[in-house]
Amino acid sequence: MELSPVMESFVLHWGEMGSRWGLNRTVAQIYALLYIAGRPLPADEIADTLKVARSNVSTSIRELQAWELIERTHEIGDRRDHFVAETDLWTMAARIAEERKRREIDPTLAALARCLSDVRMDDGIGKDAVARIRAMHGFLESASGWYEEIRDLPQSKLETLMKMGAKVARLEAPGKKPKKKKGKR
Amino acid sequence: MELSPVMESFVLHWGEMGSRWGLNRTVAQIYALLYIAGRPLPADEIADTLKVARSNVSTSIRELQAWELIERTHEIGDRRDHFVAETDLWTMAARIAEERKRREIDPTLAALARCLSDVRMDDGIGKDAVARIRAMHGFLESASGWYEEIRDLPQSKLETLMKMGAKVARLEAPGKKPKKKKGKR
DNA sequence: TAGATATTTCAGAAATTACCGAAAGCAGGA
DNA sequence: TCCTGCTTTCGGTAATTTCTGAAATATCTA
Repeated sequence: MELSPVMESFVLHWGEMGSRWGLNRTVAQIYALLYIAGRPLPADEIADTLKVARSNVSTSIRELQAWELIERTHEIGDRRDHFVAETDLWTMAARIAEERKRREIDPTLAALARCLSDVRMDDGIGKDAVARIRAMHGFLESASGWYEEIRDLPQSKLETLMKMGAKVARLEAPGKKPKKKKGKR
Repeated sequence: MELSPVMESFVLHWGEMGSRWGLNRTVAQIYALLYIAGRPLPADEIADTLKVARSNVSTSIRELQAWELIERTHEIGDRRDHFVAETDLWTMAARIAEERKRREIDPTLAALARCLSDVRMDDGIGKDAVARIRAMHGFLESASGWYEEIRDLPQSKLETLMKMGAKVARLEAPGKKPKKKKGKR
C-alpha cells in the first residue's frame, strides 16, 4: 500500500506515541496503518508498507489481537488472513484502558495484598508503615472498583456521566469560575 | 535506613510497577522508600538503603520533583536536603495522571493537528482517511477537555462524581444486572 | 579565604528491549 | 500422503535506556 505524506506522518507519529502508551513502536504503527487504511490488509502488505520484517508483523499482530485492537477477516479467493483496525474510538480507548489496568493496576494490587498478608510475619515494620501500605491498597482497590463499574456503560451513558462531571465542576465548586478558555501551563 | 522484609518487598514491587507507569525503576523505588519511611530522608541515606549510586539518586530525585511527587525539606543542624513523599494518594494519582497526559495525550493531539493542517497540501490522501484522522483528533480533544474540567475538583466532589458513576451504571442500564462480585477473566 | 561536605553533570558501561532472517510449524488442497 | 503458501518461533544483533563513578560545582563553617 502506498502512503501519502500525511498518512505516513500519521503512522509515524502513532508509532512514537504508541511507545508511551504501552504498545511498542512497530505495534503502534501497524495499528495506525490499519486504522488509516480503512480496509483489511494482509500481513505481507503491512510488512511491505512499513518496511519491517514479516516476522515482526506477525508478532505485533499477535499483540494487537491480545489488546483486541484489530480483528482477523478473510477475503474470498485469498486464504491469507487480513486484519482490520477497531475504528470506534470509544472502543479503542476502552481496550487500551482495560489492558493497561490489567498490566499496571492489577499486579500492583496483588503485590500490595501480598505485603499486607505478610505483615504478621514481619516484626521489623512499624504500625504507621503498615497503615500507609493499607491506605495505598485501599485507594487502588476503590479506584479499580469504580473503573469496573463504569467500564461496561454504553457510550451514551458514559457521555451523560461526563456531562455530569462538567456540571459538578461548575455548580458545586463556586470558588472556581467556570473557564471559558483553557488555561496555559 | 534498615528495611524490614515487607518494606523491602513493597519498595521492590513499586520499582517493578513504576516502570509500567512511566517512571523508571529507580525513580519508583525512591518514591516507594520515601512513602514507606514516612519521614524525610537525605539523598545519601536513600542511596545506602537502595544500594544505588549517589548520582543516580540525584538524577531520580530531580525527576520526582518534576512529577511533584516529593518535596524538599530541611532538618535543623543538617545542611543536607531531605525529601518527603507526597502521602495523599489522591494527589499522588492526580500528579501521575497530569504528567502522563502531558507526555502521552498532548503530543498526540499536536501531531494530529499538524496532520490535519497538512492535509490540503496532500493530494494522495482519501476523504475517508482524512475523516478518520479528524475523528481521532476530535475524540482525543474532548477526552482531554473533560479531564481538564474534573482535574481541579476537590477530592470530595470527585468522590461525589464517582458515586454518580455507580448510580448511572445501576439505574440507567437496566439491561445489565449490577454485579455483586467481580467477574473472572 | 581555605577546607570540608553536599550536590549535580556527564561520558561510558551495563542492562534491557526491539528487530531481523532463517528455519520450523501448520493448515488446506491435490 | 505430499505440496504450497503462510505464520510463528528462535538465536543473534542492533538500538535504546538506565546506571555508575569520576570530575566539576556549589554551599557552609571557621
